[in-house]
Amino acid sequence: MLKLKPYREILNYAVSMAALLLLLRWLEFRLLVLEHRLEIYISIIALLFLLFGIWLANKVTKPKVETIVVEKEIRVPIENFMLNETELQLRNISKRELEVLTLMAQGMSNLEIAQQLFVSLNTVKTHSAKLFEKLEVKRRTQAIETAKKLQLLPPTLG
Amino acid sequence: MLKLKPYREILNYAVSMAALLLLLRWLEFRLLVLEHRLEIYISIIALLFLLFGIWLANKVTKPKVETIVVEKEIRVPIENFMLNETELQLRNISKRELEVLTLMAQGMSNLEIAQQLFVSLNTVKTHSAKLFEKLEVKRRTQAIETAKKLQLLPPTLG
DNA sequence: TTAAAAATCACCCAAAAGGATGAGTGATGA
DNA sequence: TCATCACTCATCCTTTTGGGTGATTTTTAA
Repeated sequence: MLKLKPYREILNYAVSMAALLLLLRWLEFRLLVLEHRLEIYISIIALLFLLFGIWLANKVTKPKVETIVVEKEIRVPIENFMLNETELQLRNISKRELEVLTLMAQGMSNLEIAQQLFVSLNTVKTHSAKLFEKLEVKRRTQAIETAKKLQLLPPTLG
Repeated sequence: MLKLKPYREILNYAVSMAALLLLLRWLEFRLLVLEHRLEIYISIIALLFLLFGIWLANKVTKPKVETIVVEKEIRVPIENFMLNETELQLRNISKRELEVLTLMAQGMSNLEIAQQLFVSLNTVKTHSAKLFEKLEVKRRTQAIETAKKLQLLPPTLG
């Protein structure tokens, strides 16, 4: 079976065109026989093709899209955030753990973090568990708080 | 002085139309005099009006409007935190909910919050659930993040 | 080369968080 | 007085988090 879909539109146009031409023939016959003025005949043709053109253009042209960009202002405190490397080393926090911490601070779930880092959920759990030890906290919300105080994370991650 | 702008487009169309008709007249004259076949004349008319229709349609169709909201960060000097009351009212966040949010941001568990506020765990859960709706988030960590961005909480709670 | 640290993943279990829904009470305002 | 809203609490159920333990593979540094 041939795939007809791509050709359907084209077929549509062809058929429409053919119908129009037939109509014109008929009009020609009728009008000329009845000895109407040529101008009327031509005007009708013009009008029909004008309409056909409009219709065709509407069918074929991609819809114009006008994009309006609305800027929404969000206030962020000025800070040149300097990561506190000393504290990092002191607490023996690894790069990977810091990554996990950062994503955590952005409100991501462990599963989301796992997907983002292309590792398993279990791995993320392990990292977070170690983080909690090293930061001496019990929950991720505390971890984020503490990390910000220790300048391991920027105050408000934008 | 009359304001012409609104009429310019219409004028344009009118002039184009007139030009087309003149062209047709001329063609009529030329072709008939030179005894060409009527069909050619008509075809040309049809084609011209077809094109005109297409052009017209393209000119006239209103573009579809698409709105994109872009978050624009505005860096402000480190602030003496001012609670954003407007946002509070906009989102319909109650005093109690804000209290819960604040304690959440300090890393407290729902149970701890409940004890602090002398209410039941279930109550805290209800508050937090409503908060998540109003802040359009899924998790408490996101709630805290968002609240800080919206200035419902101080950047880093000391 | 070898030992230590980092990163990966698994399994089990328990606690916490979250979703959905219903419902009672008191304060407020039309 | 009646409706509305904030606050309170409950139940049931699911998902997420967190704790503990162990194990394999890479990387790093001695």
